[in-house]
Amino acid sequence: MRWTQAFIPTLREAPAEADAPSHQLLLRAGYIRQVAAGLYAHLFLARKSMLKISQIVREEMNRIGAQEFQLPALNPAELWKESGRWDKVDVIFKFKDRNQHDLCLGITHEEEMTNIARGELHSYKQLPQIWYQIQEKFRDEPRPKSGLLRLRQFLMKDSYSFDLDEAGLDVSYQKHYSAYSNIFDRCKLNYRIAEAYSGMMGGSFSHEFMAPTEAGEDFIAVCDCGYAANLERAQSQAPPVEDLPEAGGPEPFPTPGQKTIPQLVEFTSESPARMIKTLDYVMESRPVVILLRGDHSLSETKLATVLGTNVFRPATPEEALDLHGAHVGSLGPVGLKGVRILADRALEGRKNMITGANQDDTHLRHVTPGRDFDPEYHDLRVAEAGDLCLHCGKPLRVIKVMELGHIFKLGRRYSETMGARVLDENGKEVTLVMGSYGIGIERILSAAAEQNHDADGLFFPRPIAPFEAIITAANMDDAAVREAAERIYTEAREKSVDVLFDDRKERPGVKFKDADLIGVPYRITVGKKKVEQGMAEIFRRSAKQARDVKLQDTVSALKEELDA
RNA sequence: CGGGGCGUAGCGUAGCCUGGUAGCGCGCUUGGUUCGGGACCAAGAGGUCGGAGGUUCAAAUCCUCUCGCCCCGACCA
Repeated sequence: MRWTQAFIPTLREAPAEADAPSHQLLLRAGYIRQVAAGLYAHLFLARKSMLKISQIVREEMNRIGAQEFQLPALNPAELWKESGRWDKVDVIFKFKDRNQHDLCLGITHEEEMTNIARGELHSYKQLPQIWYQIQEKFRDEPRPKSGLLRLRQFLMKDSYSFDLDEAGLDVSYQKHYSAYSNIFDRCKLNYRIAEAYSGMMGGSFSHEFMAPTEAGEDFIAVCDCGYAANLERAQSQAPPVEDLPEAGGPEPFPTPGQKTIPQLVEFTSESPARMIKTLDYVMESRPVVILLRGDHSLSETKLATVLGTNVFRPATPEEALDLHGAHVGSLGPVGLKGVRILADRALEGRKNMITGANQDDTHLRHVTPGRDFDPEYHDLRVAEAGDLCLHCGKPLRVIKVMELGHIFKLGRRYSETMGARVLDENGKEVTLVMGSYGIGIERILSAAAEQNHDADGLFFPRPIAPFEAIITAANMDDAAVREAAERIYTEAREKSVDVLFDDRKERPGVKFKDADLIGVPYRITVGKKKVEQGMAEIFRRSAKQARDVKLQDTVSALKEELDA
């Protein structure tokens, strides 16, 4: 492709609405233009990259025996009502057709795929099946952001596995695990595989493929030993705290106006780790009291797992007053009767702590869990950097990440409600065991941009870059330069190098700046002086290293470097 | 949905407080000179100042409503 015939609208300055580096650079490099919040036009370069990424995904999916489908993105409401998601999921775009029938745009395709499975799969002999598609998904996100990071319309590879039993699901899951690893490896991304929140699915679990980047929206806890988990479910041990010796029973002391842990820390000159934080929640109109160490915070995800439901809410100040006989700020567990008390494990075995006295402007000291109140202990807190890894004991780090993919053991969630069953070898009807697996294609592009840029622009890795190389003719008015560049261009195309030829009559500076910007990994520079010596230059964008090669060897040298 | 910010030419912005009908840089067009890191000279084109209503002799500027975009939070199958 010649630049003079391509549409690559580069910008010197980033539009003001862009904040994240990937967003700014994809706009500046002429990849994308915004249509509305969370909606982007993919121009030539973006489309070219996206197709390369999709092809990698396709190849790796095919390699595990997955079969590519293409279902409609426009779905009738019936199946969604059947699965219960029509009313439960709030990001679905819903509307009516001319006959007043409810329709929606697919957020994923569990329902549609399960529907095909229940209609067409009848025998264990047909299993296992893995079906996938690479398709636009639509979600009415409350807050789209950061360019291609969180979109309302995006391209997703979604796949679904159907197995006879859990052992079969394990195999399908493992296949996806390795396919996903291959995909992100081939895209040359820096990523971590993290254990993720499994929801209320009992024994099922999931893994997220996470790219460390500042633009990310999630956090994972990682350990040198290889452990990695989403922060909302990461398990860890708090570093031990030295307790004061036990000193009699709970003893009230006045704390006028001291309502928060920081205030109490200031007031008592004691460490927050010596305090017990009391949070009231309400589940099915019954109170639940949550206890945490003063410097810890509650993971509602973990609480949901313990409670077995995600239908709960923080208590109102009035409800807390009712239960404790004191206002928020002086709440504590001592003396509470007939209420479920859940304590985080970091409180187990602690003694001589400080907590609210259930009397306004008063706290208790010398409080010992287990002696002065008797809670259930569970893992309830959000892990923190510096916590100790449960596997190796080393301190955990917390890093910011972008979610690229998620593999999930669904179990019988959809097959049960929608009645997807086959006969096993004994002629007995069994419900299919499913998995579902997703990859955000735009997110691969934006993660790659986040991970491969500098002040001058993008340098995508070869497999996903829109072009493998750009030929920069320093001066198109110089006949020798022009002819040498043309020859290299012709030869590169003959040798199947995906190359962009910057044949514009621009000054060299402009062309170098653009070449640096647009994310092409190699630049072949053809300039007057070098051409006179029979030489050209191969410039590796990521390292900004150049080397001279003989004109006639340029393309073969480039190919060698590309294949290396 | 709550909080904050911003809408002026393709991009970046000044002007708004203190009303007098729009300016700068880049980009774009034409001509010339230049040609290895975003050139220079000259001449041009391009704006319903997001939209509607109001106040006023007069509104980019003041008031009301509205639409859109961004950021933080809530939410996130």
